[in-house]
Amino acid sequence: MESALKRFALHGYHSTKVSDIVADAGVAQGTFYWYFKSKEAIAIEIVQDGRERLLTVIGQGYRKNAGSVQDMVSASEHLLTELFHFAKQNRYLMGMLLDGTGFSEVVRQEITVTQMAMEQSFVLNIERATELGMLPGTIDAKLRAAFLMSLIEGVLSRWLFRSSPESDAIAVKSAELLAAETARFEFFGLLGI
Amino acid sequence: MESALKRFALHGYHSTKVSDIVADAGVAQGTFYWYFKSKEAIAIEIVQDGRERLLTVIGQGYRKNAGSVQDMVSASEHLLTELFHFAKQNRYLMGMLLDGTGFSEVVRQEITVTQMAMEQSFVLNIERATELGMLPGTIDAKLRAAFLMSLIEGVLSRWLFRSSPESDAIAVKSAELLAAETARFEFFGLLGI
DNA sequence: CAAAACTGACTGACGAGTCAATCGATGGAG
DNA sequence: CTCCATCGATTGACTCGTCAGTCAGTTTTG
Repeated sequence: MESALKRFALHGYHSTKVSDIVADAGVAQGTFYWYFKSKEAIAIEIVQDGRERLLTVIGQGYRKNAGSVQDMVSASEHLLTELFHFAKQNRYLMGMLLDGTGFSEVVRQEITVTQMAMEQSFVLNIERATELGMLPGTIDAKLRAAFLMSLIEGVLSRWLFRSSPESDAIAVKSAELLAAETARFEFFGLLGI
Repeated sequence: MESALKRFALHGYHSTKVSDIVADAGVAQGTFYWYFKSKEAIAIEIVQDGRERLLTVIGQGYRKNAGSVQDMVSASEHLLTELFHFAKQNRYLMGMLLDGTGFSEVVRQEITVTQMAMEQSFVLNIERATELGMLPGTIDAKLRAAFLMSLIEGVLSRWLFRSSPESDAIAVKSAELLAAETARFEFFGLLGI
């Protein structure tokens, strides 16, 4: 039933009619309202369920002990790989979480909560790495986390949805490769290794 | 009249009724249709006009001669400062360009064209810098431009719209400061200077 | 006075949500 | 084994509010 969430991600919330969803799911309109209070309710349910699963994936990456720069890069690369795999498997969910516009206020708020939770988990990781002396303490962790989050959001939305190979260098890459290159940029910037 | 584009950016395309726009502009509904063919038409006009002005601002930054790393960072910082000033002055336009969802297919296409044009101008700049030996040639320019573009899109949408000071480290900064810190991340990553 | 600019009540389509009617599984009685 | 009562699940035609777009008429401008 909820597999008709793909319409939200592909065509946006407003353009998705309840009649589309039920046609897609092969049931009648009344059945929809037997299972869900409203169109808004199904969207909220999708986001809340997705948030839980996403945070489980990201929550794995919390740093415990100090290590070399190389350790840090590989750890990040590993986390990103997991994240990208999750994103590929939950393509439509990510589509909703990445843009979020077009939804009603309540749904958008759920999406924002999810994004902030994700960013917060980066903040913690960066703060921890800074405490351990693995990252310089000159810029505050929140700002760095915002940079990192921006980077990942952009990479994901390109990778998952902007699929025109001639014009986009991201669409064709594997999760592992993309994670490696994102991690490299994350730590070393344009100047590279 | 077009000052009612702010409703598109603040409440989204679908939630913005033509009756809202005309109320905001202090004219009657009929007047709207004297000046614009349809609701979609005004959105397209807004985006096309905005694209032109935005590209003018970004087009300034094209690199001609080689220079030191420090030159490169300041040049980028300068370009970003210009861009951020433009964004602040055209807050609602940027809101439309940054998210783009909720609009009809045609409008979204115009927005995508704009984003791709912007990204393309980064590609050119990076390729030029690589030719001049100022950046390593190990990663392809398109991928780097995509990273950069993601970064800037994220920073802008946080700076312009996610204004909750306790939870966001970006909202409070000036264009200059933000440009400096973004440029630093752009070139040096999390590991900093 | 003629054309351009403007008005706002109206319409027609569309789509979220409702509801009375039906289906079909379960089980208890005859 | 058959019949029927019960009830959760399902149907789709319908309602009812909303809103983009229209138009016959009015005002402004040159």
